[in-house]
Amino acid sequence: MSTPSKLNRKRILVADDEPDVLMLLNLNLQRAGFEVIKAEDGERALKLAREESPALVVLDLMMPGLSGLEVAKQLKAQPATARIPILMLTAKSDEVDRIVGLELGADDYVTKPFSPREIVLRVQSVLRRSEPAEAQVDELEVGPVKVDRVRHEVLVGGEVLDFTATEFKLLTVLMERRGRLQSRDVLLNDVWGYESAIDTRTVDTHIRRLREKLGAAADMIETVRGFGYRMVEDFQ
Amino acid sequence: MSTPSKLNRKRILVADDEPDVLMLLNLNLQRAGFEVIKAEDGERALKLAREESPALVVLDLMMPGLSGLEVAKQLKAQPATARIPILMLTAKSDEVDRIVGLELGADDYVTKPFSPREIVLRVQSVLRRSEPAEAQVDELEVGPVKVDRVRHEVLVGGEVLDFTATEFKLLTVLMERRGRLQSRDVLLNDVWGYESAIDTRTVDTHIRRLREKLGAAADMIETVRGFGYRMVEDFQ
DNA sequence: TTTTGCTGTTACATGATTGTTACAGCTTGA
DNA sequence: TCAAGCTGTAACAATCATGTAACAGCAAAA
Repeated sequence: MSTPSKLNRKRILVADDEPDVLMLLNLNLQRAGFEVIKAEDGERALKLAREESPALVVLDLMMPGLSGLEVAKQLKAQPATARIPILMLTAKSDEVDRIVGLELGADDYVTKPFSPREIVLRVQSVLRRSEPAEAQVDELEVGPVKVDRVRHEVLVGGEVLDFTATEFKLLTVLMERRGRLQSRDVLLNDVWGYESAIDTRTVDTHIRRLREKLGAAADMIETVRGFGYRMVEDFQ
Repeated sequence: MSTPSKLNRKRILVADDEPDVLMLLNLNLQRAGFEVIKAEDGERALKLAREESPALVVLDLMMPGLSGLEVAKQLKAQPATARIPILMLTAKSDEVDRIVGLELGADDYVTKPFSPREIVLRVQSVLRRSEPAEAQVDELEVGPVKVDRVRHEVLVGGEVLDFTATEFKLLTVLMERRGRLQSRDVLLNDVWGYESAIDTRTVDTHIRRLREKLGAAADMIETVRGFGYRMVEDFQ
């Protein structure tokens, strides 16, 4: 995948009893921009999954003690960890045939031997898929501003305007929630992504840039002093 | 981010006699933002398909009573349901030839064991494919570029140009969806195929090669920084 | 076999984007 | 009115995404 961005610094829990594999995955996932937590057995994997709430778990099916199968079952059984995607490592494709796909909620699996690159791509792929489903309404309109999500285009007073990625997301979120106050924290969470260790003042800067581009319609974004920002419900 | 509202979520009908499979598909399709209707046997699947007009049907080939094959035939036989895409689940890959090639128009198939991720990707892919009426059109034209799918030929400014397989497919997908943003992920799925473990940067490379061949018309393909690419609606 | 062309990967350069910081100006409440 | 705390503004450095080119592995063709 493309260069790791700070925004995607997600935590991955890797559980495998073979130190070599653990090291290999650790190295490659880190290089891909992930934060990696390692577990040498099933028990520890379960514990860490609860405590560290990783974005994804890579589980070796064959482990002494608690097998990957068991771990997966228990993860899925508990509400706190049920939604964490699982990528299962299996030795032979036939040994798992239905197990992996069916009996438990592994989201994907990779059979050994695997290339580190493949694992990284799989992890990224599963993560992309489990991100919150988007695309509700295709068109958003407030006053002179119209956002077309399918074309990925913003019209202001009939003219197409260029917005950067962050500006576009911020504008979209505000318009989706027009009339409702959005705190800086909420915006950071929903525009920049959870985990973003970003200064709340940064939101101000981007609001400013938005207003600048909106020109005459800048007042659509109201400042609610001490709390955050709000897109007006109607404009003019 | 907010969950998609029920109104514009797409409805998927899943028919399988194994409760485990039903649960698994339900969970994963819901997580991907679909509304899911479940059927435990063929009869019920037929009934629900007529009543609920789902956007797509996932059918297990092997079911007691009405088999998936039968259900598919009946769906295709009735005008009200004939246009609903069908994704078939099959146990062995050798059953596949029969299904897809000969007996009926299943739009795609997945062999067990499958990973939930694969199913979700397949469903999304089939839905995208069956959306625009244009997908069936033999000739596509944007600006100076004309694609003849039957002859498998591309004319740029009246001249026949050679495109490789990947280039041709990429160009076609972009032209079918002109005006609409296509993320690298979507392009990978729809041009390269669902299970491609390919770097997203590869898309960039092929876009570049396309542009190179398009010459003066290179600007037809717009880069939407941070999101993907888009074929313009009109050119000059 | 050798050759050719296609494909995916990688490294690098570059310009755009982004987050931070400092400071000015404004709002609020005493 | 003033002081304190927010917010707007501008500039800047770091980071990131993309275009570009070169390359190696492969498969098809010769």
